Amino acid sequence: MEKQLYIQNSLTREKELFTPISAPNVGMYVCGPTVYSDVHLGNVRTFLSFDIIFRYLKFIGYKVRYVRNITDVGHLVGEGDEGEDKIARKAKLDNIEPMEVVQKYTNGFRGVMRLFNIQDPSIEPSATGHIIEQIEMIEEIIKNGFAYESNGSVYFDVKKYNSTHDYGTLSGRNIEDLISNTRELDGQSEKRDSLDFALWKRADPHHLMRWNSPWSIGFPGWHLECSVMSTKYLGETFDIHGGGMDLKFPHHECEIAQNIGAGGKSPVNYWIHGNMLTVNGRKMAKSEGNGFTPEELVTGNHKLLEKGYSPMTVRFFMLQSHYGSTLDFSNEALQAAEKGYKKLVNALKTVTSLHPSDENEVNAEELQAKCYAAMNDDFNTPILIAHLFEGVKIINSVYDGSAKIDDKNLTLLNKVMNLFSHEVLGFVKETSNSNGHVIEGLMELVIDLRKQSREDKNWGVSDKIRDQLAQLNIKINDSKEESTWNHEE
RNA sequence: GGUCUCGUGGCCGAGCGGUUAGGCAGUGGUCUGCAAAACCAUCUACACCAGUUCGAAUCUGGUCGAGACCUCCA
Repeated sequence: MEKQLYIQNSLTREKELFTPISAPNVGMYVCGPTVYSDVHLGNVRTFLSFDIIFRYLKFIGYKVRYVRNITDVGHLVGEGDEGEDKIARKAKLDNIEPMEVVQKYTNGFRGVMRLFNIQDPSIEPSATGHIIEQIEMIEEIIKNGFAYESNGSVYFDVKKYNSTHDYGTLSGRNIEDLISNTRELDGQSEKRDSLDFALWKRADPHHLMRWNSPWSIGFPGWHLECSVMSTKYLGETFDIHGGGMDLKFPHHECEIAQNIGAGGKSPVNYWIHGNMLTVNGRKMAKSEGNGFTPEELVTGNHKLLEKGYSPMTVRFFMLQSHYGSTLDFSNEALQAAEKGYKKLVNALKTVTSLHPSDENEVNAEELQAKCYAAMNDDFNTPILIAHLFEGVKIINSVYDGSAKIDDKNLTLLNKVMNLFSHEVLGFVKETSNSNGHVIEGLMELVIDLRKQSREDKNWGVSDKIRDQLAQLNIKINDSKEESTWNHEE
């Protein structure tokens, strides 16, 4: 039952039963960042979506090889194939080596991934590390007649390809529409047709990133690296390819064409596209000036932010929507997520202190089944979270005595809540540092003293303790029998 | 202009033919020395107009509105 996983496949536009090529192995490729600037929250959402997919596939027993590339060359700024390389441009601007740019923002990217508890992929290859393989693939494509050389550059011949294959199936375009919608070439272009895209670009002598090739000293086109690296590490046909919605066309479309042009095989069985994070209904993007970095988010130091939010609050916020839908950012929504997440975390703590009784009114098995069902339905995290809140309600009801649970159900409830919260949704467990024991002891003492003063009806003292602790973000929860505390970040 | 997606209650956001989504906020209770938390109950919905159906937020057509892609973007 756990493995009846359905995935919304962008290629067929249908929800399909997931059947890997060679179970229990699964190959998954996700387009990673171009490391020329800081990632913003919109980027984080995409990688978080695939983090969930990666985690859940493993959770239900698959052995996943997850490849996520680092683009460190070939991604051009601005107009089509005529722009400047993003990395090289940044290097010139900052007057440093291109590889310093790459290193800096790769480090930054990994730091952000860690901050949000997004797991590392199995392989994180970079484009510059695969120049030879890229040249080899270009040679294959030329040999098959789908690419041509022009003035030291090599272009993919889209029209030629389309005469024997369909170009545009993934993004639902047909080539006639594309032709009628593109601008005329200015006559200076090396390309035969405006739809053609670069596989190799000849570099000017002043260009900072250059490699030898049979055609010229130059650099590879952006789309090529993904075709090459996915093939190298996952094979000519593999299970899942993911990326942001905005990469569907032209990037993913070109990938498919390149793979088929080189090896003759359609590369991917399941295409998965994550949707955009929006701000006031508009896509978060650097050009809109509405993107903020994770650092700004945590500190709240941005004009769109009323306050700072913890990474796990943001994670919770994002997972409350489905990866395939746009998600609109707002302070109100973040604050709601903050409270909701806190409620979940508290319940996860409470469940460990519950006492079973002989009677039982809880069906933990059913809850478990519902959690699996939610995730099996195209990784529906908002539904999963809704079910976890059913669990929260149960936990709190048992805690305050209005429901009863037996040992068997309590054990399972605890397990389900923890596994789905931490392993599937990836919420970080509260870590106790080395002073944990000391703090536990101290708090026990403080709470005991407060209890004394309350019994003596010495409200001044008990309230003072509570208020002062509150200033340290330590919150006291009084219930009938006992008082508990927790430290909020 | 072309292709596509979406319009759900105060906010975010699931559902996609018949059942309470869920979280946050609001209201009324219970508990409490007070507060918070928690529990119980409860109020706000499916852009608009037609059609299909015993029955539509969910299907079809139209209207209006928003967005994405078509150029780099997660």
